[in-house]
Amino acid sequence: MNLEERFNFRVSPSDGWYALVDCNNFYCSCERVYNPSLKERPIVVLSNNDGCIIARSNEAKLLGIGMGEPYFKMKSILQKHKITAFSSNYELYGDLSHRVMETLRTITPYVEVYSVDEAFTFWPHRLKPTLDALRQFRERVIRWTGVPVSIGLAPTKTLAKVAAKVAKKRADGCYILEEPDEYLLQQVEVEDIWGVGRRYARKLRKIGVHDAAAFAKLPDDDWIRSQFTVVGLRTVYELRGISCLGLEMLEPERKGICHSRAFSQPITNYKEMREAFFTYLTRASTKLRSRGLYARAMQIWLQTNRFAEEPYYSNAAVVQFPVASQDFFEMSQYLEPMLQSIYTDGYRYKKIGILFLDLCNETGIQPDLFDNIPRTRNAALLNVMDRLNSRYGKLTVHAASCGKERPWEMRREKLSPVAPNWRQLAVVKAK
DNA sequence: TCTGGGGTCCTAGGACCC
DNA sequence: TCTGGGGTCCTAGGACCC
Repeated sequence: MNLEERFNFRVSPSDGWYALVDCNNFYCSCERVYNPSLKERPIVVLSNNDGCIIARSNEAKLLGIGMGEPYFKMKSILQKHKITAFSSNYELYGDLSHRVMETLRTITPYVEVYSVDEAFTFWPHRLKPTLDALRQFRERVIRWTGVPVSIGLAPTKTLAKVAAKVAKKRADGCYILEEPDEYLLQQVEVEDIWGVGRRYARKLRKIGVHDAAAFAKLPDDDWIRSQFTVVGLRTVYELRGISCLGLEMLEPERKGICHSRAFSQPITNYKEMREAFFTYLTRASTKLRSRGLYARAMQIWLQTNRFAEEPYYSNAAVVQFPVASQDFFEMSQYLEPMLQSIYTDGYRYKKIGILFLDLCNETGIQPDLFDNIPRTRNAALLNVMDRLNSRYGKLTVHAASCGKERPWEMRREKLSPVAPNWRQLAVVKAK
């Protein structure tokens, strides 16, 4: 019996070679592109609100700086080792990410953008790249973008992930894993396997499986499926060299769009909370419009600080729109009553969010007979606002409901002095 | 004082139908 | 007293990713 019938999954129709191109310490590398004097110096990049450390240069890793450490706990250690910290600048990173991906597309059309700092490329057997070719690809990306990358080539995506990890430790930044190499897979701890998270890793260790080679060798496929679902079984097959995950070049349609963020300081009154929600709605609906999507439902939520030693409170509300919408002004009418239904006085709120669900594009909209929203007029106005904000910076023009002061806004004290995108750079120059 | 944000996929179980 | 069986749809929760 074949795998498809037995376990309900398909083996990749396109047999060949997968190369994972992985940007090294991506956010740190981006900061260096705009400030070359940081080269070979230890640096870290912080999460929103300068909360914790989410990227480290090799030098910082060597100094023992851990991933995800809260910044306030590490401040003195960073100072002691003269490690420079940066607030994250996602517009800048997105821009550089795009340039890396475009460079890869000059090498092959078979590119899957897997994340902001990773891409898979596919090569049929007869076009399998040599190690020398991989080195040239790598050189091109570095020369054209300034971002250093590692490239791992293997017969499956999961093995390409392993190969890229090996590549990262090599001087030439490239590695080819010809086949599932028993000795090499023994060096890969279960936690480091792509698709195995903390929970599954603990479960595997408990039964005496400590490395990728042992995982691949588990004898009973039905048992693996029962314990780790079909996803885990796929991982095992991929480790065995049987490709189950193909290249996905088309960006999948989004199922939800979300905007959520912690405040720099807690909100304790309704007026500020209202302004915060309208600001978040502005950002979330802008995201929706920029992707050409419409939502049929909207969820909002708020919560207090889950780390603080004070009573925890969280609440949420959902609304279905009569007609799928991307219209900030229409949504605004729903927002206030929703907020009133979940807001309770007397708490110190730390984080809120807005989630759009049940998305469709323009052709999927079902009109409503009794619709009385001036959609065309609102759309035209929002279009102008979006263009102004993209040129002159977010929230340059916005509804009055967003408030003026916004003291709760995200902290970004360590932002590098770089215009976040080209158009804004032009504005800065023109001043 | 300060602890990220934004996604996807799979499964089990309940509701409901005939 | 007897307490079907099979199908679909939806949701919550758990797992994972960067």
